[in-house]
Amino acid sequence: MKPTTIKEIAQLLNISVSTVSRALHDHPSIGAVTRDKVKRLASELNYEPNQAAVFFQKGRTYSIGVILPELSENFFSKAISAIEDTAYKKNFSVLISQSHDNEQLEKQLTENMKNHRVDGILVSVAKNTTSFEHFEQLKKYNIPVVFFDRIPSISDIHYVACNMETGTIEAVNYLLKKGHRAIGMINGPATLFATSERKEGYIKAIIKNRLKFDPSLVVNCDLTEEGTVEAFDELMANKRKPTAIVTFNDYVALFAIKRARNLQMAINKDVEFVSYSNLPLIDYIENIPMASVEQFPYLQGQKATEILLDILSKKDNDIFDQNAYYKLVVESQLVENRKR
Amino acid sequence: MKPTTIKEIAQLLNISVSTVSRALHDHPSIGAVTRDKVKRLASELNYEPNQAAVFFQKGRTYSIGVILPELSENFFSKAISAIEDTAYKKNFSVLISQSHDNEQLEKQLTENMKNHRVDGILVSVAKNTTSFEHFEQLKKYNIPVVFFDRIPSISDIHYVACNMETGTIEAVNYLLKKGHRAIGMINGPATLFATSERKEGYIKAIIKNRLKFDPSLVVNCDLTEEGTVEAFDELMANKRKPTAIVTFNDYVALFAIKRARNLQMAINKDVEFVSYSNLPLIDYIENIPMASVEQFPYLQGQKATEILLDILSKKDNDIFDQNAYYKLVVESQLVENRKR
DNA sequence: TATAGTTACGCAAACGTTTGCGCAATGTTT
DNA sequence: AAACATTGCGCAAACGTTTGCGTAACTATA
Repeated sequence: MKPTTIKEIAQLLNISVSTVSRALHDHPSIGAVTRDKVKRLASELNYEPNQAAVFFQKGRTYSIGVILPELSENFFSKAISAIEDTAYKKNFSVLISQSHDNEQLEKQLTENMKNHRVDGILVSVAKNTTSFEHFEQLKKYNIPVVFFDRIPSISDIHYVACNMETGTIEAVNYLLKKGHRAIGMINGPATLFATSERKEGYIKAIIKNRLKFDPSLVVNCDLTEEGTVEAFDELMANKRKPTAIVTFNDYVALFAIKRARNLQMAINKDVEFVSYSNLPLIDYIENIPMASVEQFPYLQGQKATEILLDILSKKDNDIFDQNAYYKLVVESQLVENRKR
Repeated sequence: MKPTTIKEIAQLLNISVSTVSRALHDHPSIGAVTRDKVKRLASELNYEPNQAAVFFQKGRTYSIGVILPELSENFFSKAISAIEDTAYKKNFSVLISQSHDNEQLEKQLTENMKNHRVDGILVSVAKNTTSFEHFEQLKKYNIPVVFFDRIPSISDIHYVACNMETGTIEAVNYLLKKGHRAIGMINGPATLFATSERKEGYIKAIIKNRLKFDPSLVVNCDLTEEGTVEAFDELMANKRKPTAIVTFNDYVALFAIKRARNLQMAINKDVEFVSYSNLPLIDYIENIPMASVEQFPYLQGQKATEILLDILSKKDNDIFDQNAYYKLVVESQLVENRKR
């Protein structure tokens, strides 16, 4: 069964295609009677516009591209979930592709998005991407890019990011309030921006509470189980043995907890944990960090999409300032796990 | 910067657009010299075909739709990952949408996919979808559908599914081999097909080993933590107290394990667990099921996509048999968790 | 009543690409 | 040398929709 076209409607009503088109779009120059006649017949015939034709005609695809590292990571699949939902409401479709944290592939995907003529792109950059020309090049083609979560360190970009400091300060304060004085931190690799951000938040919180910052209480790790065990042991061997630890993410926390239990330490008694990510798995496990810093992936995805769609609609109406940049920061927030 | 068109190339070379088009497609009726001239200039100008125009012209979108319950569930995000990768290789794009396990929404999404003129659809049906007309209706529009993982109970469909029986039999055998004789099962809700499939596998394994099936050792649960605790307690109160338990999925397993530990039982000593899903979280936890039945979401996604693309290409060449249906069954497989 | 303004519609071009058909130029067979 | 086959390319239509412009019929103004 072939889908109905505007042309067929026009023939059946003995009017022109342009009239039908305008009638369906409530164009003022079409009389009420014809408009209703058209609309009635259209719905009778289950008319649905041929999107391909519309896109082609308008020179736009009403689709946005998404490039992110790994779809099956919980953070990103939640973000995608938001992106899909938000775009869907505005009748945009979404093209997703994964860079698998590979800079080369990321470049290819960007090229591919351009060739698919997406109207705009949402990006969370690969872990080890160092050059960003492939994104800047999109400006020439007038394709706006909004970055989220993983932001490149260049200026003049739109982005939605999560401020880790807030959550970190809350986390440290939370532990201080519980009476801990020696608070350790198992941080991520020094290369990541997120690592330094967390450290700064940690220091700020310590200093604000008129305590003095002890650098030996902050150790890096490579996020593997072995690395975490090493880091944990190092902290425990410190002259000021920490009674609480802030870990880079929930995975690291779970590794550390496992290690602590193996060393016969009582979780949340001998040593207390607070971490980041707020993974759903927390629900299913017994020994979990007491609290976790939530980064709101759904919200970030939603906001980034809204911003992109906003840019696109303004571009349509020529009211878009080329040199204005959206910079939205979502505050991270400490969530107590036991409450759930 | 406007993208180059075929027309511009034609003008620059003083030849017709049709020649350019044919040259780029290696059409035999174009001479080698012109062909090369065209191709050289095209790559110099970074020519990329306007997909929207091509799609429109060909009356196809080279895109496939995916409708599944929840993107952020690990199983599905892995499947999507495969779908994206597979489709990408054949230059198809993918439209994803989530039914959130809502039948009504699922119908809308199906309608939407049809309107977007996707070439074909991949579906994993919502948990409580009972009527399947919205899918069957697609036949009229000549849009092929391939189901995966969650298959509707109707005939004449293409599908890729995972055979739970194999894995279940393996799981029970695994426990029998370890010496267990009273093996319990915490199954899912009776309404799910997966539930009865698991039960059948369980019974088969028991009977094949010349033991007799004890119905009181198989209890259903609603997959919540409370439901799991109830089910677990019921099993433990049985006259034949099981020394091993097969659980509906990893979540249920973890709930049960938590309960067992609260009852001061030693995991994998007093009671041993085997489950389904093989969630990645298994890596991070201490007390985990000894083994898990893997359902290969990536493989299922990949195969389903390959089948759909195959149908589409055959349809193109008119060699597609309307009444032939692809039915691919992926065998589930027991994976020992400690080995990882 | 003549003029201007408004209302309601049609004509046709345009978007970029593919493809059936036509046709000239060349090569091949009698 | 005539008839035919092959090679290489151009013309133009088609896909479905939107939209600038033109215009006929009608309405209101002077």
